[in-house]
Amino acid sequence: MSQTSPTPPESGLTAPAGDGTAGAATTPAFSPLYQQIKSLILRSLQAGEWKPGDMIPSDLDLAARYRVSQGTVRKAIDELATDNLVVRRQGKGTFVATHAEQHVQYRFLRVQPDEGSADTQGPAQRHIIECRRLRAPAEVARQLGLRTGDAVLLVKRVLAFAGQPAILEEVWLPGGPFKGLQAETLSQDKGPMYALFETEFGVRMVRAVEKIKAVGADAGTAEWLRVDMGHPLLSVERLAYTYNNVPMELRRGLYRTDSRHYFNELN
Amino acid sequence: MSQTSPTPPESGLTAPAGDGTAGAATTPAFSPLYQQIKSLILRSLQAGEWKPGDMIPSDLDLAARYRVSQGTVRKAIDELATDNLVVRRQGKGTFVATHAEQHVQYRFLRVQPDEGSADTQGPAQRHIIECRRLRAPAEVARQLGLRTGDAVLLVKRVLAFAGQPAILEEVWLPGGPFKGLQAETLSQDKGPMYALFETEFGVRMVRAVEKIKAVGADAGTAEWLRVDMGHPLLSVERLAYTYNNVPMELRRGLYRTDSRHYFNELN
DNA sequence: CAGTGGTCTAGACCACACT
DNA sequence: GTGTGGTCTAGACCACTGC
Repeated sequence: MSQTSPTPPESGLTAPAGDGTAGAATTPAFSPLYQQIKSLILRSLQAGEWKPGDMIPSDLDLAARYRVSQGTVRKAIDELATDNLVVRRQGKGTFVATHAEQHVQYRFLRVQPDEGSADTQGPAQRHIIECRRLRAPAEVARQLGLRTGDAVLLVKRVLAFAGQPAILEEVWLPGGPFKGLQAETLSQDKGPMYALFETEFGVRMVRAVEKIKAVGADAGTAEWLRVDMGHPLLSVERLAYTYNNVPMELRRGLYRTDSRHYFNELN
Repeated sequence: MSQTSPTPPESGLTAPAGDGTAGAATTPAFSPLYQQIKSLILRSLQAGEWKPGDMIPSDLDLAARYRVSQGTVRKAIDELATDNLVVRRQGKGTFVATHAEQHVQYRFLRVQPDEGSADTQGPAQRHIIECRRLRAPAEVARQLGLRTGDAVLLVKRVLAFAGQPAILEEVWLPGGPFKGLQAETLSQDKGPMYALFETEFGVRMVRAVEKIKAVGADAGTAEWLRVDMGHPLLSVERLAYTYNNVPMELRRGLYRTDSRHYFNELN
């Protein structure tokens, strides 16, 4: 044990328990060292010190920076990895997660073709219906943590699989972080919306919560999705969060599930 | 390093890499030691050496039993814990997870009352419609890994919240493991079905996969759920697995979502 | 008090990727 | 070869639980 100094290292770490030195007095709000390290790394992530796709310093570098052992930063990074905030690649390094990667694209779109269905579920075709700037209705404001009347963007679009319209979506975004978002940008872009959000606005979606209901199609919806009025549709309301549990997007989708389904894993 | 013998310990562990001894030759199908330990513990779990609710041996005991260091069994148990197969309780021990615990009851029922709804979502009232023994239809057999015509049990029931019928469910179970299941047992029982499965049949559900669609109520369903025909309902098809990814239950539910929703977290 | 899980360290070696 | 993540050990001490 080389660390015999009772003073904690830089960065305002509170004296941890069981650090191998003579035990400091019990801290009132005790938090393990690796949690504190995790918070520090998280802060750097939020601050943009390392951007999506970037490699973050190696375990040993971070251990040196925070004056802890490699094992401790490993445990911190392990948690960040299971939270999908960071991806480890053996032999290469640890990288800030991004929605632009091939194998995690559409991580939040839990729709699959039914077995036996003809659909091969290629990438969705996207058609922007409109993209407007307006004042937030009360309910939208509440969920996004804004005040009623604050500027928001509303994007309406249709997603189609194999030429058949499948999803009608309304996307609500806070006006501040997404200033300058245009229908053209959205139309020209290929790839997931969340990847665009990262590259163009520096907003990374980290987590989302969905509420799902069954509803009947109203007249407008029926037309866009080419079904009869009253046709049963899945209503999927998603609230997506960036770092630090800040809500950044409210999305309301209506899904045709005639030859597709929403899938979910329970653990 | 006390372990200087190049032969692996008992239990048929393959020589691991990086165990502190002089490196053995690279194993073709390399698997970390802690994974092997995890498998061994899993095997004991399946074999019923420790039953749901039981305490398993302490970290140190297991370390001694498998002749590895405490850190290695910890890593194994950590994974079992995140898989919800085992629960750690500081100061007490590590216990085999069970559906009978208060705070994890209805772990697989992802239904919540809407905000602003009057429902306080007390425990569901359950009404068994029927419980029959019959031969498995092709599709059911396929999903349960049986042969068409094998004996299966079919349970139909209605769940109600606050007196209002909410869910109409068909539960298909393989006849073998659930031999002797009776409508009376189900009716008399209070608490989750999955808890009953553990205590009465030694079958612990570990994981499930759901496919969700929106459908219109047919005549029979409409009556049970007290809605009009064609009323939009959530169709939730769940395949639940025991240890070792063995499918053990197929469940088809129709959910009213007028004042409730299915919720989901995306990570 | 003893026993259990939880944290931390220091150091070793392995597997992988790049150059 | 060098650097990175991944595995493993041995030993220490802390925090919690229950006798």
